[in-house]
Amino acid sequence: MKNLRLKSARAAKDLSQQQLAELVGVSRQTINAIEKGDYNPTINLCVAICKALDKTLDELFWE
Amino acid sequence: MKNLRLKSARAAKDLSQQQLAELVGVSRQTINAIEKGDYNPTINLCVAICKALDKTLDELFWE
DNA sequence: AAATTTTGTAAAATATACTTGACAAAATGC
DNA sequence: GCATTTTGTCAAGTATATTTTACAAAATTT
Repeated sequence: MKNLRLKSARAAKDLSQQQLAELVGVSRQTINAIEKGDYNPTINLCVAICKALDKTLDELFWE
Repeated sequence: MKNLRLKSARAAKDLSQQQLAELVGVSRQTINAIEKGDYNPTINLCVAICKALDKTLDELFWE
């Protein structure tokens, strides 16, 4: 299951996967994999992504 | 920084670290380490813990 | 106070998150 | 149409999350 909320939040900030990756300090492939969905990122990374996109954990990663 | 909200939520359900560990399918040491705080669990584990304790990600893992 | 449960902690092994480099398809801009 | 950026994906390596075994301190129960 893709994470479309993440994809949408990133689009709302007009950021590429590459740019978001740099903001949170991971590789582009990691962001891609998280959006693709077949991935289980760490909570610290999720929090970093949320902060970069001005969202909370519940908004991006809760079901 | 300890995760006291997790410790508190677990106490509210009268569960030992062992019992919570069994509920979410990890070892007792993993739960202990998360409560202790020097740890970076995966989001799937965080979600499983939240569901076991009737809490959301923001309630237990957001700052 | 003795017995039992719970918690804190450590070291070695295993599973998996994440990186790096690379290449092609799709999308966007000129 | 061509050039550039963005995205999807793969394979091999590195870092770290999680397990297992184990032992002692602290708390709880009887």
